[in-house]
Amino acid sequence: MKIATFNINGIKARAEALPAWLDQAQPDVVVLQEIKSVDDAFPREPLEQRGYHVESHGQKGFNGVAILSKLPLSDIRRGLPGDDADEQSRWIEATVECPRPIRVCGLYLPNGNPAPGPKFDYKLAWMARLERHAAAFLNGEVPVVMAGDYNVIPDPIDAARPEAWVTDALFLPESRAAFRRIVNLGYTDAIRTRNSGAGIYTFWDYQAGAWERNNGIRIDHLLLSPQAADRLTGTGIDKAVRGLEKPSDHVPVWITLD
DNA sequence: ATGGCTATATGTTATAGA
Repeated sequence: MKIATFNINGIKARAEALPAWLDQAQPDVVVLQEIKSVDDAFPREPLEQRGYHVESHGQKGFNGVAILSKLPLSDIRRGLPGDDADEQSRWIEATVECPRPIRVCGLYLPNGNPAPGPKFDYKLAWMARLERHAAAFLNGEVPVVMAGDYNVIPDPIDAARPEAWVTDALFLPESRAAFRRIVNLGYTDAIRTRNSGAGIYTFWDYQAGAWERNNGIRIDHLLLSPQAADRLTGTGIDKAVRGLEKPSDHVPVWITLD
């Protein structure tokens, strides 16, 4: 089973690029971030025509997440638990129905800039909620994949120019420590299991020729519970998508499980 | 670069992203 995460930076803006990638990559399950659409306006037809069940959790203008799955989805949860007052659409999870079911979570973690400030406080509070939810998952026996745009550069090797990020919310010690705490509960950073060195990126800014200069960062991650990690057979980053017509600033990142 | 570009709604400018 191939499970991918892709921050598409606008579902309507990616009306051509997303189906083109789906046709080429043939993922079974995809979590999308930054759909920037309300659910009623989400263009489901091109995806359903390709055999995907579509579940979205959107809001007006920005944020928004979705799950596409060729297998049926059940037990769909919208919103990260822990704060009923949080109105930002950044979390969706569902069980992929198959002989060995998998719980798939799609997340769009807050950016947190400028830091310090209320946006950074919100990021850290959201990460604390994520840690609690991730810990609760480990009590069960079901494999869990938490995939998405974490907006965290875990280590200096995950940025082409780490010195440029030292005051940024994506790379501040508090953000990196919060990410590490979640991993250290017992999760596996899937991409790192197959790529130990520097230069592995998932995002290149639209500005300043970042793509042409390969000035990238690795911020899109798939964290696997032990039961999911035991089934990992492969990983990939579809980097070429960044060089195609009208791209997102992120590229798809994927795993395969047996 | 004290944000060079992109997307969306609040729409011919502001907000957000990373």
